[in-house]
Formats: sequence, structure tokens, C-alpha cells
Amino acid sequence: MVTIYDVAKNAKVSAMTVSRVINKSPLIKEETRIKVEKAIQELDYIPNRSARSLISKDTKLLSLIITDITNPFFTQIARGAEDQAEKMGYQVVFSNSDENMAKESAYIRSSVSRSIDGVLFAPSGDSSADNIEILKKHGIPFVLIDREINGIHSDIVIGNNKESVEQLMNHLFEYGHQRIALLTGPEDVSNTREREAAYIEAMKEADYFIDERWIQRSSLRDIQTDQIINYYMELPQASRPTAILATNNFLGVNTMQSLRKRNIHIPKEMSLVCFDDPSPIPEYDSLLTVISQPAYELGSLGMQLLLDRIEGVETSAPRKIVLSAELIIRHSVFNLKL
Amino acid sequence: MVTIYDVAKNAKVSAMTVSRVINKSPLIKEETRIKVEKAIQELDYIPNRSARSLISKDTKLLSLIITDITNPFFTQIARGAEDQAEKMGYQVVFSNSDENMAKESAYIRSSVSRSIDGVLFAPSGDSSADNIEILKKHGIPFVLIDREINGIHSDIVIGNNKESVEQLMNHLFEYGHQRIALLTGPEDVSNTREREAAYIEAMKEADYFIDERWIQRSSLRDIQTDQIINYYMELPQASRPTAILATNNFLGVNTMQSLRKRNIHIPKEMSLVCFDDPSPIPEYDSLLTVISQPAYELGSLGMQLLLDRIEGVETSAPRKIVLSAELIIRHSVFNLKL
DNA sequence: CTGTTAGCGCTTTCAC
DNA sequence: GTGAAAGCGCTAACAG
Repeated sequence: MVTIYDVAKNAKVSAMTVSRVINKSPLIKEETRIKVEKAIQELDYIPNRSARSLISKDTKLLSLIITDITNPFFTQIARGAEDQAEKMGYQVVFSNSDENMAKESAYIRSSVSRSIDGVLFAPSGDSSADNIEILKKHGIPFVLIDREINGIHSDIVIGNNKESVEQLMNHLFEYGHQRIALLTGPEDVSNTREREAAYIEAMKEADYFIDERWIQRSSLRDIQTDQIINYYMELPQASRPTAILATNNFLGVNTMQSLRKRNIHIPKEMSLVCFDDPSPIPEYDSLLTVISQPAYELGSLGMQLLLDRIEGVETSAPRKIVLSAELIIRHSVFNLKL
Repeated sequence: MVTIYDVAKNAKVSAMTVSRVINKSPLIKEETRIKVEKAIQELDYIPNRSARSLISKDTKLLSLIITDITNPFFTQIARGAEDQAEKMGYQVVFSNSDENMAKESAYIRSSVSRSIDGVLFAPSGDSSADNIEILKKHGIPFVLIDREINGIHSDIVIGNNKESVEQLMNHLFEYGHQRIALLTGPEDVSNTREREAAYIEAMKEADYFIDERWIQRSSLRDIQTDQIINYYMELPQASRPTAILATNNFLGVNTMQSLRKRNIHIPKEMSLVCFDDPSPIPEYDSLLTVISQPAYELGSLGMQLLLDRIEGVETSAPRKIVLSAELIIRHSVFNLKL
């Protein structure tokens, strides 16, 4: 391995001078700089970050913890985050928590162990608070994305759940739907809670009756919609929902498949809408009407906030950025009024 | 920051003993081990990887360099890679090269700088050979995925291009297509070359004439299919293709959009097939008939090979794994025989 | 402007 | 089984 001393020897200067050149110190004679740079070139010297980090305490390494990179929503977040990090000279380690607290903890501990400079974190649920505590204890800056954590007050970038649900519900209302089912996730995920609350509020505001049986919960990890669909379809005609609102894209796609398995036509026999696109290419041919959150921006803005913290630009109170989503009307909602 | 010395003091042992406990050395008295572990717990000590890496030269950090995480093909690769790495106690840094050699070089240099343990690498093209040289010079193990590099003999996991093209072509032939266009990428990408060669071979074998004008190239980065579609459509009827084979998913989707823009119906007026799904969810409603490569396996097997190298399990000759793809017939090919 | 010294947190080596 | 000393590659702090 070529070290700073090899370069120093080659350039006939001290290691310190080489260090100064690497770090673009301004108080280096042009002549020396050139000499050192030549030696660096010649020996193909690349500085050792571990050694540097041992002293400086920074690693130019950021951690992105999401539940599943495979979900296009998170893929876009990852891309936004990486682009932003790259611009600022950072690299990002990514991890899939799979909504699993144990995996999440392991990743957080790894991050601490690596003296990672900061964490961009889509928590699995409210119990992620414990993991946040670890970060706080070790003074590692973090920014939450997509999901809040009960009782944690921090920098965060999230979608506007209330507004998004309203858009979806209004669309359904306009098309004459009144019996709308909500297929949602676990209670300890903030999204789920907020979307459910918004759903209830929208129904109340429209003065439509809510049958408790319409609100069904699924794990976000092992999605089993078959039973739920069966359950819906076996409700007496008069209380059977005419539309389903799924609170995320995987839930939406699974519901779509479950309906197809039972040969229930979308949208003729059942309308379906969900949060976020199931493909990273919005123009990709599709059936599903969705409310699409600006995932790329969630990632890049989240990273922006994180880097602000790290580089000390912004040390003031936690900042919360709430992003609006876009309703993309396709063909999964039947117009009952026609 | 809690260091190994703090733990040592707390447990009334030497730092060395703590180090042995952390590293699960067998020659530690059970009693001491417990004492130390208690101290670790109490102080919430997490070892500093930078310090450790400075000595041991390993970082438990792997680099995944792909062109774009946003492409579902690479998303799946990333997931496969991360899963495998995680199992073995490694973390992965991901980078999007955007088919850009400069970005790629920067990432490679960063990897070296970080003493990354290995690189899983989908190269931008043949000129990535220079970047491979850097890795070789610094003794960093690497495995190529998805694309070969002219003149580089190394561990690699790729799809079977010839077989895949054959499957696609046979499907088109069966449906009566003879004038088939090939929309492909740059010449210095191995995939592109091999797929083109396989296309030509398939056409020859079927004894169909190839009009040179049917073979069109696009950048993989800024895909502009409008002009190409215009060009195809303006060919005299008799030499106008009835089907297009796009050599990747983004090319395929862009072609789909270009056709739609011109109100050309798929498949009635033009058939279209491509490599790889445009959504990570294969069941997602779609039009496109594709040949879907096992991307997850590409990532996990690639990572497997890499870890084998790193951990010295396999130091023998380079291994090449060639994976078969699956033809997924949907609705983008018109049956001319009906 | 440049060099010397010391030390970051850990582990290797060797001694006990 | 355990500890003391030395040093990994780099840079902060000081001296010159």
C-alpha cells in the first residue's frame, strides 16, 4: 500500500506537506504543490480514509435505511438521496430493514460503529424510537423520511397524508362511490394512522356511513390480501364496498391480484386506488389510479436536511418538510354515475 | 466517545482483553468475558471501525456500482446483493454511474480510498477497463455483473444473451413476424453487442432478410426514441418492420411511449418486445412481452462470488456464471398468422 | 510556507 | 489467560 510517507519521500518533502496538498490547504507554495502532485500521480497514491476518519471523526459516509429498496417508492428515494449526497462528496450505504426492528437495530449499530456521518431513516414503526435513541446518544445526525415516530421531534420530510387521502377520496366521491373500504397497514406506522384518520374524516365530511368491517389491516411485509378480499366480497350486497383504498403500492398491487384471482373485474366490479406507483416509470402502461408522492424529492430533500445538519449550516430547531402528492387518474375507478 | 480503554477501566482489565472479548477470542476466561461484556453493556460501547480497519485492512464494506438504481433490473440486483452481503456481515455502498465514465472513476477511487473489501460492478462499457485496472493495482477483489468488458478476464455473472434473444425472436417468428427491427444501445456495451449478434444470427437462421436500416442505436442514458420510430414508420411499407426488439427495459418503455405519441397501436400496428421488466412487480398489469433476466440472482450470486474471493474460499481461476432468462408473454406482440 | 511530535482507537506481537 | 509496547496512516498543534 502506498502511504503518505511514500509520497513524501518521493517528493522530498514531509508527510505533512503531502497532507496539506491533499486537503487543498492554501498555504502551500505552488511549486511544492506541483512536485507533490506529481509524486501522487506517479505512485498512484489514494489516501486512506480509515486513517483520516480516525482523526477527523468524519467518514463522508451516510446511511440510508429504508424498508425495501425493491419498492419503487423507496427506489426513487434512494436515487434522490444518492444524487444529493454525491454532489456534496458523500457516499451512501443502504440497508433494507424489511419492517423488522431487529434488522433495523443491527444497521443502526453498524452505522455507529462506522462513525457514519449521518442517517437518513425511514423507520419501521414507532418502536424505532429505541434506535433513534442510539443515534442521539452517539451524537449522530439523522433525518426521518416518509414516516414519523411518536414522540420524536426531529428533522423530517414526509408526504401530506391528509391532503393525499382527500384527493383520492374526492375522486372516488365524484365517481359516485360511497361505500369505500380502507386496506391499510399496522397501527404503529404513522402513515397508516394518518391515512386512516384522513379517510374517516373524509367519509364523515361527505356524510357517508363507515362500516367498521371496511377497515382492514395487513402487515406491510407479508401481504395477504386474499382473505381480506374474500371478506369484503362476502359482505351482504348492501354493505359491500364498491371501492378499495389501499394505503401503499404493494398493498394496492396485491389487492389487484387477489381481485383477479377471484375474477372480479377492476373497475367494473370493484374500484381500486392506492398510494404510490408500482413502477418507477409512471408512463408505464397501467390500470391503477394512484396518488403519487414525490419520492425522489423526499430522498433528495431529506439528504439535504441531513447534510445541512452535518455541515452545521442549520443547527436550529428541527425542520419539517411536508410534500404534496399528485393524483394520477388511470382506469381503476368505475364511474357509478354514468 | 466511549473507547476500548473506557471499557477496560470499567471492567478493570486491559484494553487488549476487551479487544479479545469483542473479537470472540476463545482464550478468555468465562468470568472475565462476562465482566467485560457487562462493562460494554453499561457504557454502551460500540467499537470504532475506522480504527480497526486501519490495522486489519478490512472494512466489511462493499461497493455496488450500477448505472441506475431506478431501473428495476438494477433495483433487483441491488436487493440481491445487499441480502447476500448482510448475511455475511457486510454492508454495501451503492453508486449510480449513469453510464458515465467520469462518475464511475470517481466511485472507484472512493472505494479504494475507503479500503473497501470488494466491488460488485456493472460497468458502463469497455472503457471501464481503466477502472478495473485501478482495482487490480490496489488488490481489491471485484466481480462483474450484467456486462462483460473486452479483454478483462474475471469473476462474472451475466445473463445468457444469445439464448434470451432467441426466445424473443422465436416468439416473434411464431407469430409470423419477419421484418423485425432491433433498437439497441452503444457498441461498447457487451450486452448490446451480444444481443445484436444473436439477433442477426436468429434472422439468418430463419432465413429472413435483414434490412440494415432496422438496426438502430440509442444512448442508454438519454433515450430518444421518437426519431427512430419516425424513421421506422417512414420506411416504405414493404420494408417497414412489423415488430421491434428493444435491448433493454427503458428502451422498451420509451419506444412504447413514442409509438403512442404517434397513435400507433401496440400490437395491432406495431409489435414490441424488450429485455427486462419495467416494474419490479412482474404481476403488475402490463402490456409488454419481455424476456426477464433473474436480476435478484445476478446480484446475490455476484455478491456470493465476491465474498468467496474476499474470504479466500475460492482463489482459483475466474468463475463465470451465465443465467437463463424467462420469456413472459403479455400482449405486445400481434399474431400475424391469425 | 514547511516540518516535528504526538496521538486518534484499535490490534499485533511478544512477554509474563 | 492477560498485559505492555508499538504502530496502522493520517492530521492537529505547534515550532521554526
